[in-house]
Amino acid sequence: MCCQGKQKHGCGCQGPRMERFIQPCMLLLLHEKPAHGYELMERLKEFGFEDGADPGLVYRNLRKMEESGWIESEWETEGAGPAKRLYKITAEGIDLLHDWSLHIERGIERLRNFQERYRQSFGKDN
Amino acid sequence: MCCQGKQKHGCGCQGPRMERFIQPCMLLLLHEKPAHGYELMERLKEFGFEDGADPGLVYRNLRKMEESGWIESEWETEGAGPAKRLYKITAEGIDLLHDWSLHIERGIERLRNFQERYRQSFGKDN
DNA sequence: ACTTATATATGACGATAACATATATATGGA
DNA sequence: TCCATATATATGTTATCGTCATATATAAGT
Repeated sequence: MCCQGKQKHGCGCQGPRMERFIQPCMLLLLHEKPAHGYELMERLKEFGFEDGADPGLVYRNLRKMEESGWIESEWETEGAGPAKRLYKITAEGIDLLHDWSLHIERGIERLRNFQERYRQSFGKDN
Repeated sequence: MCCQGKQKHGCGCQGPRMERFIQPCMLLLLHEKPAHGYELMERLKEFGFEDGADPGLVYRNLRKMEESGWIESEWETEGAGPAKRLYKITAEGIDLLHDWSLHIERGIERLRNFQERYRQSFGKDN
């Protein structure tokens, strides 16, 4: 989880749900280097989207993130295959990525806390 | 995140979304000791649901989990205040809790992987 | 009497993941 | 040439879930 709903926390990543994990992953991939949607679908495997992320999810997120000003794109007609939209992360997108990282850090702490308590509850000292 | 959608993984925790984090938390709390909904709402704060979990979310989850056979309840009319439903975890619920713990462990790994890659992308060796 | 704490429950809304499908272009093989 | 496949983007539909609001009832305190 990123944030846990309700509480307001002025950061850009206004989503209370960890489902949105795909968003920071895409931002990070685009920070590493500009890419188009199809390429991102493949590279997302490296973040645990094992079968490759759903195209609908990827493309809808890309357009939403562009609307929000976190990424920007231009058509690339050169090269082989059909035209592709090349996306780049913006300065605002980088700010958002930093926010996400902080929330993910807290998410890790919450999950670790759960695991520790789980082990205690079952008498595992390991 | 627990699971990352699509891939089937025969475990009981059939939810692909980390939103459901409240579910393993409730199971763990009920494993520690039987409780009723209102009490769980309070104790969930210890898992990061800072303002106390939403009543609607808690009670709906309780009934759903009872339907699924992971917990069971009985009315408790004795004692002060309005009647309360006392919930206990079942053997199946404990199995599910173990499943959840495995998936949460993987979730931690994914998040840590993200953080490491994030730091690399921004040249932070820390 | 009025407020607050305790306790459970439901209705409505919005966001999102999941699944299915449509589209177009280029490449390689039969 | 025809067909399958890879590349690439896009949309529609459904189900789930978190959020917020609200309803109900009991008991204790003021």
